[in-house]
Amino acid sequence: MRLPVTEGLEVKVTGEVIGGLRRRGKYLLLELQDGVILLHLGMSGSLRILPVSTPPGVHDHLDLILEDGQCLRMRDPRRFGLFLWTEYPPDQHPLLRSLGPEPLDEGFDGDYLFGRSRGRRLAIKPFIMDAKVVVGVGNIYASESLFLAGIRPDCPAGSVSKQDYDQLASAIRTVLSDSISAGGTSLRDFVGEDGHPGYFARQLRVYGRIGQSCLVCETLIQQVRIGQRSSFFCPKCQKRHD
DNA sequence: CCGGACGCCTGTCGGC
DNA sequence: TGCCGACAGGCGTCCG
Repeated sequence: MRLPVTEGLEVKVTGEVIGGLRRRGKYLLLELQDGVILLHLGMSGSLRILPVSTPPGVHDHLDLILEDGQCLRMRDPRRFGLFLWTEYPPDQHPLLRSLGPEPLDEGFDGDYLFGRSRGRRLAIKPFIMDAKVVVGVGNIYASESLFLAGIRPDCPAGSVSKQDYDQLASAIRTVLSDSISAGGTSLRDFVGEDGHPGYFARQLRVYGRIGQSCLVCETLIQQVRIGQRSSFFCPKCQKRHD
């Protein structure tokens, strides 16, 4: 995992009762009595409840042993995840403190994005992928949202109009809601808590579709690199703002 | 503060 | 068939 698991974690959590489970952005918070376990699944991590006796697989890193003979087991093949103990009040941890709003909550809208983007010359795609601006918009959903909103991924965030930000905020909410309904996006091996893959990959309109025709206008989908990340867009449906 | 680059890590895939 | 480099991704950190 990208940070070492907190030293002495065993001692801290032993005997503690799990009082709550929350999510903030892509972080999960297991609320215990004297502190919080803050964890992140990175891009390939998973959690399962298993009998403690189940032999661990190669990428199983940690078991949180429960009193009923089961355990919460964390697997994280690419070790981009995180598992740490904190006694900060929830939301006050440095990793959480400056996170932007939840996109599906009230208060995330075009006005908000418009306000945050004034004066920014950064391209709009990395802008909406910045967790300080809004959480939850990863590389796939950023491309999809910008397509739905009709905005090119490379235009400067500060040049996009209020009306387009209204469209974009709405598109982000739609894309995330639809993906949640479909069980997420399984490009390779992601499975939900029921063991089934997510089916949103079938609904992707631009991501990964380089050279294929746009579902709206049949123009060929293009791929560009923006901020070291692959970005996909339709050159006809998505407007530039320069 | 801002923006760009980089590193972390491993499985997979395309090219030779 | 085997090897190797490129790539994917979230996000913290570092540097100018």
